[in-house]
Amino acid sequence: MTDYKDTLNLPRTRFPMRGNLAKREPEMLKRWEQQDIYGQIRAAAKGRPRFVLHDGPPYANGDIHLGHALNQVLKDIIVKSRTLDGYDAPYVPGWDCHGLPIEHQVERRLGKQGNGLDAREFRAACREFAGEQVNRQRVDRKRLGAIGDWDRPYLTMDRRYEAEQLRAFARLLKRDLVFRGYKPVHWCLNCQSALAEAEVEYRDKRSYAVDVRFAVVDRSALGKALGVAVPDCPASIPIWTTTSWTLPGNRAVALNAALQYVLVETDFGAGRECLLVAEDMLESVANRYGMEERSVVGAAPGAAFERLELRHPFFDRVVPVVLGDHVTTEAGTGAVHTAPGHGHEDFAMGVEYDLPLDCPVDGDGRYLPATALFAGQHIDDAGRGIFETLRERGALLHSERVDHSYPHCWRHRTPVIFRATPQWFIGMDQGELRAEALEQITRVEWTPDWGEERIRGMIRDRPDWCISRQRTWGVPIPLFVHRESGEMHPDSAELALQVADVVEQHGIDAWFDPSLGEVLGDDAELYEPVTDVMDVWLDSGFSHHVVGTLWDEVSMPVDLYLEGSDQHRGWFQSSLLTSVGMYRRAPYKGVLTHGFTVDEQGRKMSKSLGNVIEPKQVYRTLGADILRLWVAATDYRSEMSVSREILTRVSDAYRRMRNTQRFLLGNLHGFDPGRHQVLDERMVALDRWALERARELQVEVVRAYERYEFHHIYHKVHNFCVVDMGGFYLDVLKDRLYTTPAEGVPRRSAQTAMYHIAEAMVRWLAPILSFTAEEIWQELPGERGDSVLLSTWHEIPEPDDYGDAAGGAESAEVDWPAILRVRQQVTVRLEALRAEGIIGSPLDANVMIECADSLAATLKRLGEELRFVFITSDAKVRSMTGTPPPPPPPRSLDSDAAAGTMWGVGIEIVPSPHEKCVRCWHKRVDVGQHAEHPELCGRCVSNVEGLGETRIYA
RNA sequence: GCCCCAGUAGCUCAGUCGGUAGAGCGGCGGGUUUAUACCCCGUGAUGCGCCAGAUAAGCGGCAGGUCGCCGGUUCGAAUCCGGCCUGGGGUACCA
Repeated sequence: MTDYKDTLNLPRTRFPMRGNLAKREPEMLKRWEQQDIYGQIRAAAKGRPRFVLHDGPPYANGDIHLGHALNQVLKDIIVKSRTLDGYDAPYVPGWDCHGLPIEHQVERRLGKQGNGLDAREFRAACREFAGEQVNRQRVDRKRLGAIGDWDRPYLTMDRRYEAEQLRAFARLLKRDLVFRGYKPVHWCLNCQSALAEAEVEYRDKRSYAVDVRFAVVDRSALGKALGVAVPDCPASIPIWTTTSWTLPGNRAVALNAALQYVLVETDFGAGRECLLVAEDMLESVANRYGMEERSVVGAAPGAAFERLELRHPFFDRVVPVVLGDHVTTEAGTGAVHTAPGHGHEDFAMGVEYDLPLDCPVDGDGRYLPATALFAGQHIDDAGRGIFETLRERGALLHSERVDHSYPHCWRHRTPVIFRATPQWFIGMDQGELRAEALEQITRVEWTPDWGEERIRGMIRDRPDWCISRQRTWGVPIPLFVHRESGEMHPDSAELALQVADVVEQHGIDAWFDPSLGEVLGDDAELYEPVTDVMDVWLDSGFSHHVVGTLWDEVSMPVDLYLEGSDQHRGWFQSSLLTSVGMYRRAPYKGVLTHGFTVDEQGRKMSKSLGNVIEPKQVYRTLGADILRLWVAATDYRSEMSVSREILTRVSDAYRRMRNTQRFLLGNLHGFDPGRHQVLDERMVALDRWALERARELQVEVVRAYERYEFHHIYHKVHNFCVVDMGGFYLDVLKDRLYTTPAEGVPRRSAQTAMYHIAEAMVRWLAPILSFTAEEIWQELPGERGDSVLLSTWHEIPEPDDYGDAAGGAESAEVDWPAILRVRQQVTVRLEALRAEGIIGSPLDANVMIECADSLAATLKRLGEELRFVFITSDAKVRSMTGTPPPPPPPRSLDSDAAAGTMWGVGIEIVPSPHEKCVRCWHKRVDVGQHAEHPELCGRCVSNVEGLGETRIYA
């Protein structure tokens, strides 16, 4: 018996089955670095249309977490797919480097400034710390496989960045968008600084709510407003507040002009008295105070009480009744304690009624020395004292604990206070900034589309932007104010430009250098520099300008911003406002957002739940490509689930794609696309079909990349690998690849198709499975560049029409879908026989198909080659014109198998009576007819020592 | 509190105009082997009961009829409308 194994063309490849990504990926990174992949791509893409995705800078503190990784991978997929799409798509990564969290880290290391550390040294330490963080994060971001200009990122602490930021700020000054205001802002006692809206988060807090009497000064005035006589007893308006510490700042009581108020006479333990409350609140107020009996004396709308005089509960102060729409009947009494220094609405009331703007609390949270009764006390401790004082003065109606949502510092997680202090603002309305921003929003493409509504609402309703911070580590606000009046210098914009030049040369420390006064010239005596620094949202908010100005390859406005959906209030907004302020247009043409990562049950990741997955943990075990594939597989528009099971499923899919490519590579062994391609009329029909399928899929893949629908790509490509390739095409191809002559047309035709499929697929995968695609790229035959990323989508050729060999043009079209349907039925029937032990492998079987003329014609067209499609030893077709469909096969009455039989198609399968060819395993009548090869079938004889068989269809 | 998003099989996702609920993966059972990480077949969305010491599997049967839940519109709803639940996010003038 001869061993014919050597005469077969079995697959051969160096491309391993296992990815071993944790080990191989770092090697690939090194390779990319050595070949300067990013520089090469830029050179290759030069002159193409540009597509700029502008990086939102992560904050340079701490290691990246899964959310960062997800964001990075999405950006990278987009940059790479646009590159393959024929764009010049640069990517300049950035980092946000100033700000409080870094100051805290430095304080933890070195202690607060003042303790032997001056501001200049402190800033130097912050700079060093941020630099370390950038380096750490850079390693992790690169490890994910993201390509970009990692050696030349933008850092908001770079001198040139800081200088350009100051120039950008000068443009806002020129438009008069910046002003100094004295108004309440969120103030964090731990930060010792004002906070922006975006630095505040709402959390539950337990407070003591008190109801307080504000005595009416003049009963007759009250009676007049009501149009009735007021009984001869004390009258007051009760208010309800959860922040009793703001009572020292009280300057008014607000009613709603349109609400109906009633004066009730009652006695619940403090003697007979009259209380004025909103009619709608009377019931709940009565319950709260324990009023058992009451009588309504009179009623009038809130408007009637405007400017009615009330006595402050513990200060010798008369405060007016004011009217405001913010007063509702959701809680309280319908009368609102108003302290203009401690709230937005209160401040607005103060402006309208010209109330004194008191803020008796300092930056530490202590009452100022001039505050009667409470001077020097901390607001957290004063609650008791205020409570006692109210009780002593008979002003306390009720007190209770309440749990309510309250603003907290998002860094410290501690409650913030509202505190009026002099701050710098970007005005939303004085320069039409709000209106222009709202208009620009409509010109941007928001994905998902609800993003537009979200940001519109936020811009519409937001207060002026408080941009000053009383901190050390940040870009100075480059303003000089008059030493006496506090007014800005009239040439502020021009001066800021000069400051920018100085900072560019000497760094931001120059701002605090006494020599800075030189830029003022003769005014140096009259003006002094502001010591506040800018809100860091302004740093990153200006990045569109800075990066657009300093990087040649980035043009403004950019095509896309891509961040988590929380950035509608953060970076999307700060960028929009600065850009509209400077250029009167949005900085981006499109904004794409993604959701947050959650666990399999949809719960957010938290240490206490133990469901946190770290990017490091994934790429050090499974590999970055698995993480990338997870990103691609998941619909990122809503929350994205990760868990070990999900990653396991993703790994399975990875293996499938990898091994499909491996099979292609293994069978392309010995194939030189420059010499061996068969794309003329000799190309086998099945191979034409495969190319056609790949072409169709490529259209879908490219379109999905365009629309950022990566999860569709994952599913479609995976399905292609499983169903079209593994489940059909490649399975059928094995016989032809392995048994026909290596150099013959049948095998070369298959290799041609496989070659183009591999070329196309490696590019489909490249934006997602970047490491693996590069590995495949190196194994593909033919001339090629250093990297798959230097190419564009593969053009899948259309072969020439069939020649006469196929029997003329009428046979050009093969109805593959119909054949596949029949094939499906054949496999079901084969399985049934196998279950009965009649056959083992499909190659033990001969198939006879009986069906109507048209289908029979389709099948008969394949002639002898039909058996290869079924992978059986023989397949014949009989047409049954005019005869009814045969009854279900008598054998195997298993209902499923019977039901699985196509209507009108009879399938008869019998075991082949012939000998098995030891080489191709088909059982054929001609086995043993050749003296020299007694164990082979006829076509194997011809394949081994003749010219080889001919294949036209399969 | 208000607003937005999501909820379809164990997992990831499709589901067009309102017309019989799908794919791939995974699991389980079986087969095959010239890709043993390949391929082929079967098995899937509610509840209950029988067999059994019990669990799983299996077997046979009953009632059913499915898209987070409830209701509505409709001849007909995963799809349209209303309400609710769960999760995620946003937002706030919560005094």
